[in-house]
Amino acid sequence: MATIREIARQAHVSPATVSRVLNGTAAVDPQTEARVLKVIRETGYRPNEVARSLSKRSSRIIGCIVPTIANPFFTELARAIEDESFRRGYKLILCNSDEDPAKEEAYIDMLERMNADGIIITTTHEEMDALIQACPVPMVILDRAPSKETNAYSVRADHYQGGRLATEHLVQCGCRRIVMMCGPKKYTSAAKRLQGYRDVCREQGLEPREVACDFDFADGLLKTQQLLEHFPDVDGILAANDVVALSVVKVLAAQKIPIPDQIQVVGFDNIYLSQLMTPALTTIGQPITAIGTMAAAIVADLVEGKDQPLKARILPVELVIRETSHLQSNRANGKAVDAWRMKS
Amino acid sequence: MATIREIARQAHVSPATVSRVLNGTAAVDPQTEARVLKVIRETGYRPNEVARSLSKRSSRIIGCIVPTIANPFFTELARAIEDESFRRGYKLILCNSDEDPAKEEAYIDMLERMNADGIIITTTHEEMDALIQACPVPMVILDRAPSKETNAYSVRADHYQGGRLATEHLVQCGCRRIVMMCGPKKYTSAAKRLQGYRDVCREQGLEPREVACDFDFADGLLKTQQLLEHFPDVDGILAANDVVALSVVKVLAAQKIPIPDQIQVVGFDNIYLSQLMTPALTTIGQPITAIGTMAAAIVADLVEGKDQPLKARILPVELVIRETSHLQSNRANGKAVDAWRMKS
DNA sequence: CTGAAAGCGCTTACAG
DNA sequence: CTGAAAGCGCTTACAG
Repeated sequence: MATIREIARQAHVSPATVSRVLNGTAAVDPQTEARVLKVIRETGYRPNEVARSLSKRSSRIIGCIVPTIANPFFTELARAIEDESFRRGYKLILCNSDEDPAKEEAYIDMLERMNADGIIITTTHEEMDALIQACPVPMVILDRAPSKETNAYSVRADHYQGGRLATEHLVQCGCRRIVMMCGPKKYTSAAKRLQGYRDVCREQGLEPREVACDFDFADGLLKTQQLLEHFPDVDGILAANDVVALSVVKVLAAQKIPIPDQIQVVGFDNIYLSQLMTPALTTIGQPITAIGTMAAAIVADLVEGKDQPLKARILPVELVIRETSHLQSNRANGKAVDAWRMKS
Repeated sequence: MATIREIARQAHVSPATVSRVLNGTAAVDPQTEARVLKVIRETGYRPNEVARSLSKRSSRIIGCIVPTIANPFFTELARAIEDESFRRGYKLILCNSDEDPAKEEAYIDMLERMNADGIIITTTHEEMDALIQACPVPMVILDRAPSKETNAYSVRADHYQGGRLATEHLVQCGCRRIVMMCGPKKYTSAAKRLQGYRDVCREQGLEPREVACDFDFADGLLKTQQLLEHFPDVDGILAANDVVALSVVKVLAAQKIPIPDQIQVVGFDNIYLSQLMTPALTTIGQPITAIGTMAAAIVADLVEGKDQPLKARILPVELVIRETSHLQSNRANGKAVDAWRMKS
C-alpha cells in the first residue's frame, strides 16, 4: 500500500500538497492538482484512515451500545443508525452490553480510546450516569430519560402517550378488564407506559390490573400463564412489548382462547415481526427508524460543528390496528380493521 | 487525556519503559514497574488506541459485512461474531451491504484503510472474487463456497445434507407431493439444498416440484399463493428458509388450511423465531453460533500467528422437529413431537 | 500556491 | 534493565 509520501514523490510535490488535493483544505494550482490526481488514480492510492484519525483526533467512528441485537427492536434501531452513519461517512461500532454495567463500561472505555466521535447508548443503569457525565465524547441516550444535570443528548418516544393510546383503544374495543403486563420499572419506557395505563383506567373508572414482566419471550410465557390464573376474567392484555405479545399469543393459542374474540391483545414497539405474526399484532408503534436516524444525525452534526439546541427529543407514537383487537362496530363480523393507522 | 509522555515524566522514566510495562513486551525492573503502575492508576491513564494501531499496523478491528441484520439469521450470526470478538479483545465493525456490490466494495475499502485485522463477509456476488483475492487483510467467507483459487477462508453449513434431511423427514411424515421453495440459485446454500431435495426425490421415486423464491417475507407470501394454485394437491412444503416459512404459515392460516394435518412445513436455519411462532416450526438447524464464533476465531488466531491449515470448514446441520410436521406414528393423535432433535 | 517542519501518541529496533 | 531516536502515515500552522 502506497503512502502519501510516495504519491508526493511521483507527482513532484510535497506530501502537504497531496493532502490538500485529497481534502480540499486549501487552494492548489489546477495544473499541480491534475498531476497529483493522475498519480493517485494510477497507483490506486487510498489514504490510511488510522493515520488520519491520529492527526485529526477524530475517527469518524460512532459507537453504538445496545442490550442485544438479538432483540428485534434493537436490531431495527441499529440498522437505522448504521444507515444514517454510512450516509454521512461514519463507521458504526456495534456493541452488545447484555445490560451488564461492566460491559457497558468496557465498551465506553474502548470507544473513547478509539477517538470515537460519538456514542449512542441504551442503558438502564443509574450507575452509568457518572460515566456518561465524565465522557469526553458526545453521548446520545436512547429510549430513556437521562438524569437532569447531564450533558448528554436523548432521543426517545412518547411512552406515556403510548400507554394511554393502547389502553384507550382496548376500552373502545369493549374491554373492561384490562391487564397491563408492565416491563421492568427501571426502564423509563415501561414506567411511562404504566403511568398512561393507570391514568386512563382512572378516567374510565376501571380497576388497574398489573403484572410485572421482563421484556423477553421466556418471561412473557411465564407471566401470561400466571396472568390467566390471577385474572381469569381478563378481556384485554397490554403486552410489555411486541416480543412479549408473541408469547401471549402463543399461550392463548395453546389454551385455545380465541384472539380477539375472547381476549384482545396490544403490543408495544411495532417491530417488523408484529405484522408477520399470525394473527398480526395490534400495537403501539414507535418511530424506530426515526429514533436511530436522529441519534446518528446528532452525532454527525456535532462533529461538523452544527449547533444542537435541543438536548432531549421526544417523538410521537402511533396506534397500529391489526388482527388482535377489533373495534366494537367491527365486532359483528369478527373481521379486523386492516392496517388502519391513527397518528397520535 | 494524559499521554504516555506525561506518565513517563511523572514516573521519572522514558515513554519506552511505560510502553513496556503496559504491554509486557520486555522485562522491566520491578521497582520501576511499580512506580509506573502507580502513576497509571492515579492518573487513570488509558493508552490511545489509534496511536497504537498506527505504529503496530494492527487495529484489533474485525469487519463484518452481511446483507442486513434485519434478517434474523444474520442478526444471530453477527451476535455470535461480536461475542467471540469481544472475548478475544477485538472490536466489531458491522456493515449492512443490502447485497449491493458497490456497498460491499465501499465497506471493504473502508476496512482496509482502517487497518482491520480481518474481514468476515457474506456475499453472493461473483464479482467480489477479484476484490477478495486482492484484499491484503485475511478474509473469511460465510455461508458460501468461494471460488477455487482464492486465499480466503470459508465457514458454512452442510446445506446439501440439510436439503436431504428436510426432504427425507417429510417423506417419513407421509408426504408424497412435496414442493421445494428454492432460494436464489446464486446462493450456494440454496443450490445445495435444492440438490439434496432432488436427490432424495429421485431415490424415493417422487416427482420434484419447485418454486423459486427470494429469502424474504414478501416474496414468501407471493410464492406461497402461486404454489397453492400450481400444486393444489401439495402435502408438504420445504420453505426456502425460516422467514419464508413464516409467510407460508401465514398464507395457509389465512386460507384455513390446517398445519400439519393437510400440509406439513419445514423451514431452514432454525433462527430463534422459529420456536416462537405459532405453530412452532419444524426446521433444519444451522449451527449459527458455531459459524460466527469460528469465523471470528479464525481471524483472531491468524492475527496471533496461529496456523490455519483448513481453508474451508463445513459444519453439520440438524433436523429440529416441532409442530409443523408429524411423523406417521404420531399422526393419529395429531400431536407434534416435542423438540426431538436428531443430530445429522 | 507550496514546502519544510512539527506534531498526533504510540512502539520498537538499537545501543548501552 | 533503560533511554534516545526513528518511525507508523497522515495534517496543519508557519513562512515564503
